[in-house]
Amino acid sequence: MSSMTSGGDTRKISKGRQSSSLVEEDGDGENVGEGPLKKGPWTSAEDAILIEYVKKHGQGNWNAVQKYSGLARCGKSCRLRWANHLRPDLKKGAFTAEEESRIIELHSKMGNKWARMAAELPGRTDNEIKNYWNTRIKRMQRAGLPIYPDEVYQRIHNANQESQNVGTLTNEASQHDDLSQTDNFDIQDGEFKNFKFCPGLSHGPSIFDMPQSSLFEQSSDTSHTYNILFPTMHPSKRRRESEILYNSFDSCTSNAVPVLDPYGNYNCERFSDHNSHAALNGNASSSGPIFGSMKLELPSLQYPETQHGSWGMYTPTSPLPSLESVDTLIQSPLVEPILSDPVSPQSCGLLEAIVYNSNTLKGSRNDSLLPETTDTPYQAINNSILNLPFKTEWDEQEEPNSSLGQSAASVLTDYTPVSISSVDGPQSVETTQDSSGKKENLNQIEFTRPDALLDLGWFGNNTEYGSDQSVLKDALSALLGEDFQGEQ
DNA sequence: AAAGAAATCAACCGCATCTTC
DNA sequence: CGAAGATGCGGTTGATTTCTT
Repeated sequence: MSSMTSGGDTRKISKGRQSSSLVEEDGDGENVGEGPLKKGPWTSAEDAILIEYVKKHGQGNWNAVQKYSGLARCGKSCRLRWANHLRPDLKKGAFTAEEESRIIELHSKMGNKWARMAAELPGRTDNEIKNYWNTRIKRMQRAGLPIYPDEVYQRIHNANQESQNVGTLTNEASQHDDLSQTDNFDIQDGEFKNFKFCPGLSHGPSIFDMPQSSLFEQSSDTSHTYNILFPTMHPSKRRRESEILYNSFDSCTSNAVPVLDPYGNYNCERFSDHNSHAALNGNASSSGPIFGSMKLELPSLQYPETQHGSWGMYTPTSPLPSLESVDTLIQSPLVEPILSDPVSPQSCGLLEAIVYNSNTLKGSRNDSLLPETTDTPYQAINNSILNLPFKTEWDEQEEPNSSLGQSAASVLTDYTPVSISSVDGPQSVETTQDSSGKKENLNQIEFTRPDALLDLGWFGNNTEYGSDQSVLKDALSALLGEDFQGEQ
């Protein structure tokens, strides 16, 4: 994959980040002894010192390296260097095809859990895997190819169906840790045997190769419905590939569907008001406005941390999120990660529904945007593919009370689809009332756990999907009051 | 051949968690 | 039990190489 080598004497000495605050030596880099810690690329001499230290003292206690060896490196740097380059059990060189397919498999199950993935790939480091993945998705994105092979989607779908068959959702199930959850979708190693990673070669037709009618037909096949496709980006303007990737997942697992613009860019036509719904439409169009950056972060079930501290305006002291904006509400912390409920189909698409309804109510007077009747999200997707307006099922539900008797807050926490991960900094969760603020806010929603989206029971037999849409309606009613009721 | 873009990779940073005292 | 230190993790950055025009 790369002609560059890592570690050892073949390493490019001049490479690496420079530090203005700490000592950066040149040449031999024999920076040993007391004093400021060195940063930047490691030299062979430093490597030798570190190796010698590990031979003597073993791994660990990295902060003692400087003390015992005189190496002017911080413990973290020593650990990283050892783990990523000096460990004797490291594999060098490019990933093999088997490793690549394994990474894809693991990522489909774990998301960006690089360290855990590295544990499954002997001799490989989390950094390697991370770099590989980032490179890969960028490449796939550019090629307009799906990030995962069909097999992955199929396995997840199958596993999901199996889990649904096993039994009903229990609270215990929802409290499983992430590993047990991901096990629900465990993809047998052997099932990947047919998958060959072919850089630059799609495993299937690109969305750009297919007419919309084909998409429609494909959508009728549950095994392909969620074949997430990357947008083809205009080469001159690209957002981070991960943003696009996960926005794509977002869109494709919601009622929104990727539709190409005349430039072959990827948009979600459900939200024809792109400016207001950019966050949800997987807006990777280079021809359209690119709103504030959307950071990639995994909103996985694995990440309870996404529930804390990053949700900005919503505070636990408030029984309900602010009524000022549904946008705020959308960013409220989840009571539990969505994938803690791996078989909960009713979770699907509610976020999009909320956002959609919110935006419809708050700003849009364009009736053409109102959806037509759709019996299932499945059909919604089909309709969207055909660029037809549709109406979500909950729009028709008239039940005054949630069947679960939940408050709006609980509804919106329990039913928010896919944990929406934290955003960067407090500014990211600011919610403004003007349209631009709303737009930016939406853009800050992050979806980085494709399997989470894939596992929401969106695979055809999602019969429960519409049954609890009244819950959403209740929640919106509670939050928006008459405005919402008036728009019914 | 030159320039710019893209790819690659090592390393840093901040934060979370674990461990020790 | 809390503080401090150690460790681990994931995201990001920036230098260099490679590719493309």
